[in-house]
Amino acid sequence: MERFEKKLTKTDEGSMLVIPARFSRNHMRPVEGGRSENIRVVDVGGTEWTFGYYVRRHRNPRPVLRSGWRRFVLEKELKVGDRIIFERVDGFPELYRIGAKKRIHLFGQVVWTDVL
DNA sequence: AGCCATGCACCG
DNA sequence: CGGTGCATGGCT
Repeated sequence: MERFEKKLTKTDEGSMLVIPARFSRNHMRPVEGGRSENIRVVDVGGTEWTFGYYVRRHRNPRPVLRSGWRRFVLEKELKVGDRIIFERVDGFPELYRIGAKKRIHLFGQVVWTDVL
């Protein structure tokens, strides 16, 4: 799994992007629990973003993207049910690419459109 | 209000 | 039982 895709939940839209545990284990540098580390993410339009990669501690350890994530969501106008694709850029330890797709209704059909 | 850190609960 | 969605409480 070099990339993951997920439908945004309410948590993802409102506060933080929960990263699939397997992806973080396999493709992201381990971060000390409770510490936040910035990672660089480039979107499809070439814009570079910096997100705080944070690993929760204690009973529910889990990797999330937090600082900066909300701004991304607002800027792209992402909603629950939209999808994002997140993948690592080969050869760059802390560089990732992100793409978003929005659910829109067009002539009664559900259509997925890329967000730039 | 928004960010931060984590507790809780549910589901496969 | 691990993974993850959601809630909450403190702080600014």
